[in-house]
Amino acid sequence: MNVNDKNYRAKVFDLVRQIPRGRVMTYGQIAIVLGEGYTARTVGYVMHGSDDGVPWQRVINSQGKCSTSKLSIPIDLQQSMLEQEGVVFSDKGKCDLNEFQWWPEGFEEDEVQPSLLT
DNA sequence: AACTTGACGAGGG
DNA sequence: CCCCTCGCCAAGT
Repeated sequence: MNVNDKNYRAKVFDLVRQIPRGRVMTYGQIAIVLGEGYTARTVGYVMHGSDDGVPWQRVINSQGKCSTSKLSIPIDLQQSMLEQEGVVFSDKGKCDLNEFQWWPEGFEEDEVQPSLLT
């Protein structure tokens, strides 16, 4: 699967655009929702190259933390953008996923196979 | 073809 | 909570 494929990337962006203000999704979660062919790593790779007006800041890792530290993006930018939308972070830079994680229609009740998170 | 590098994730210490 | 290991998969060298 080529992450540079237009359609492949578009599916990720379309989903990210649906995340409401003040809510977040994780890389692995997006991989689960999109299903076949998607993994947390590839989703992260796709996000790296995006900018088409997608709310990229609403995608964080499964620990509830931002993963921009080792990146060209100014440290803490992502977190401050989210805080501006109402997401609350602890002093350790972690947010409560139970409260802020968002699922698309119908997915929150579905059983998730942990093995699909890879 | 071999090896390294990630906007990752889960489990163990 | 921090740190490490391993599994993962595509890209870059």
